[in-house]
Amino acid sequence: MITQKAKYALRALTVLADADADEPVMISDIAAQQKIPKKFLEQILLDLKHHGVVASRRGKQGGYLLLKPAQTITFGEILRIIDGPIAPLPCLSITAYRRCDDCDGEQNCQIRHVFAKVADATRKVLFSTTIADAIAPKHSAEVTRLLA
Amino acid sequence: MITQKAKYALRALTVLADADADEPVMISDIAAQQKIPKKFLEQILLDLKHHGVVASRRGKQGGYLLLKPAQTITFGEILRIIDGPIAPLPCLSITAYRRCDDCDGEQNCQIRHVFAKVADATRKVLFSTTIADAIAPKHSAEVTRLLA
DNA sequence: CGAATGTCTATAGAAATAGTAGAGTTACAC
DNA sequence: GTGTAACTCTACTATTTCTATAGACATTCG
Repeated sequence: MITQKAKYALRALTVLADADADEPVMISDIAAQQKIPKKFLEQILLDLKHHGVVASRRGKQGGYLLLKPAQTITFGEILRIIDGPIAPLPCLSITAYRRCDDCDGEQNCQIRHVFAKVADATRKVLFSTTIADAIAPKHSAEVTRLLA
Repeated sequence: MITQKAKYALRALTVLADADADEPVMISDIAAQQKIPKKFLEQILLDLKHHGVVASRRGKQGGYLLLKPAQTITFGEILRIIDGPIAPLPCLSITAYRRCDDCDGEQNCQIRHVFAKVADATRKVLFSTTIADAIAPKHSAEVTRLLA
């Protein structure tokens, strides 16, 4: 299971992706629109900012905006920032590798081989799907309606 | 990440799969062989027993054995017992479905579609791999050595 | 200036994780 | 039929993670 926090982060990003690229969106607006506790969302957006995903403007007329195009922000990237490693085992993590001290020899680890496949399959989906993809169905549905 | 407990469970099952089908293996032996805290392993095996995966014999000469062939015990099945739902979102779980109260309409949920793909990919691997598969490489390596 | 907005750090309650403890039950060996 | 070696069951605990909440601070616009 991914955390609630990660779900909030992804939802928040879809809001930013939906907004005009140069118009900052206020935390309160995002929170209201996606039913996210405001103070919690503050932390999440700050975290995303520190990781170079979003930018912010302070003061009146302030808010958040995407720092790069929605097509370049993958689900995997966000999950790593918020939830940590994608891999199901520490010894399979790319960003936070840690040897399993209870198995001798990764080549022989029977469990590892199976979860390596899981990790591969998961990464394939998470890093090939972007925030832009997430909001696309909505747009195409809109287009469909307009063309009807 | 899967829990340590699940890793222990899978390791313990490979030990049982490696043993003679009618010779019970003692908890202490499994614990020693796989470096699992004994008292913790007790709980795990008991849990697996209650879910019909393994059987036990009490008293002297007692121990645990598989209740069904290793080829029929999938990783997915064990993970569900020990760690709970495989799905990354409650609203995608087969065994523990729960509606997300913060998204209106699952058809529209942008996040859900992506994680549905993740869940599918994960399940495909986890339910097509069995304990027998996990110990297979070891056996074939053994065979290779014997034939050399 | 002052109000609106993001920034940062601390705190806290609840749940999950990873064990540990110990009393109880069963079954084999003798 | 007793002793002991094994599994059984329940409860407890320490640590960490999750999900927030609180409040003082900093910045910007009008």
